[in-house]
Amino acid sequence: MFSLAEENYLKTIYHLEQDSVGGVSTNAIAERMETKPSSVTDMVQKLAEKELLLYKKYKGTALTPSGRKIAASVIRKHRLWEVFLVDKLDFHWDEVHEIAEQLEHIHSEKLITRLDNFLGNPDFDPHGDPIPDKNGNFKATEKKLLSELRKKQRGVCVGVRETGSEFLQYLDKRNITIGTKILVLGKEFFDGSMIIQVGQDQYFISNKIAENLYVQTT
Amino acid sequence: MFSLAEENYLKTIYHLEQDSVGGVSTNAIAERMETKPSSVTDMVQKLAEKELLLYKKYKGTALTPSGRKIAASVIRKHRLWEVFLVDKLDFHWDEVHEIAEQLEHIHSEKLITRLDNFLGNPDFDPHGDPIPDKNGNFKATEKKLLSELRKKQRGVCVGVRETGSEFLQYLDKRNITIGTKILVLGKEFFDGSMIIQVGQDQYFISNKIAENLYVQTT
DNA sequence: TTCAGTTTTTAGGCAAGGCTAAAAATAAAA
DNA sequence: TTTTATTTTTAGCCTTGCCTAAAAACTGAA
Repeated sequence: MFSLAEENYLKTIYHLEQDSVGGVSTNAIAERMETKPSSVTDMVQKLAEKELLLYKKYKGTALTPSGRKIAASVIRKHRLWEVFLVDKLDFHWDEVHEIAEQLEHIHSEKLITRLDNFLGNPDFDPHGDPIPDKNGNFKATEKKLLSELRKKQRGVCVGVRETGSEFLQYLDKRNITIGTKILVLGKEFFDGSMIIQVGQDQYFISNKIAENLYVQTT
Repeated sequence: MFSLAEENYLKTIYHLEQDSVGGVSTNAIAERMETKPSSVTDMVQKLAEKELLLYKKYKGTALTPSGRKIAASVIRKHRLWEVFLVDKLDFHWDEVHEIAEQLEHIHSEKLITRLDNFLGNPDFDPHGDPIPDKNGNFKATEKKLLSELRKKQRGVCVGVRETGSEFLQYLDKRNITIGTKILVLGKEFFDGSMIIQVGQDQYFISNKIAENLYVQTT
């Protein structure tokens, strides 16, 4: 059984590995976890002892298969609980993160199996992120950033990269949510900003927005 | 916000106050929490500093109103989650305690309010224990121990005092659960053992069993 | 290749929450 | 009322997970 702190480190390192190639730096972990690099070094050394990650002084770390498995199980729990909060308790998708941060550390295999069934074995959480299965495997999906689309291309919103509530509320105001169809009416090459059509409405969006919205093209 | 350890102490002291009159002794807390008396003294002094309980050296402790309120809110969460596990996830009443021990420490007012509504604002948990409201008030109920009944008296099972899984499984084997009607066919004065009728079946039960089952007489 | 800047690690400390061993207070028995 | 047994507290130590300050290692520009 692993402590709350250990689980959080593994989860964070997992996410950082996704975001970029190569090992994960001490500073990157510290920044993401809002802690100090020296604390990270401490913990990373302990986790390396337990063979949950590989660590070479000054060279960063990478999860081992067993470390990755634990990280995936924490992420699985986090996302299943988010589905529960939104689907069953009618929470809004911008309010669930902090609560799921707590719920993800509840230890009970059976609980999660039953929760998964109760929710209808969902494949994605309310932000469109994939929910790994018991073994930590993610269903492969082909999604791209809205910013990658060209003029006149269409896409369906399948997820968000940024999950802060300001961003989610920005999307809400424009009626953009998972499943929303988006048509690129125009794109400015200089700054990457776009004009998009959502339902009957047209919006101007900056490149920063377009870079945080995942779409699937058909 | 209070730590997991603090919440557990307050909860335990609350329960011990119910079980007997007068202050709660250091040893009693230690035994219930499976910790050492010296650790209890430490924590009790800290909680007294925070005015969550009254403490006089060598004289035991008693919760203050604010300590009692926190304890009740932890108990409320514990019992609501137990209802969730049994009603929604089909857990058996003897499996839910350990999981609820973890879930009771999730901090979110809104979560509990919504969970309560989702469950239909239950008044009792799966073991028949009353669920306090937001303000920590319990609905008054009149229940007595089965052992207090005399020959030929009838009662409806409304709760259990002991919630260990051996005991609950003992009851299951005899089809006794919350709501079951019980008739006392005979009672031995020497040892308090009884013969009871449950549906079409008759059982011999020892005083120890009768002292752990709450019934309501009509 | 050298040196300045950055990143990372080490060393030493702190708070929480637990423990053991020993001392002090209380309660019970003679 | 002593003496003995029990309960409770104190003192000192340990682990976890964090911190600051200082040292060490890396990196890139001159």
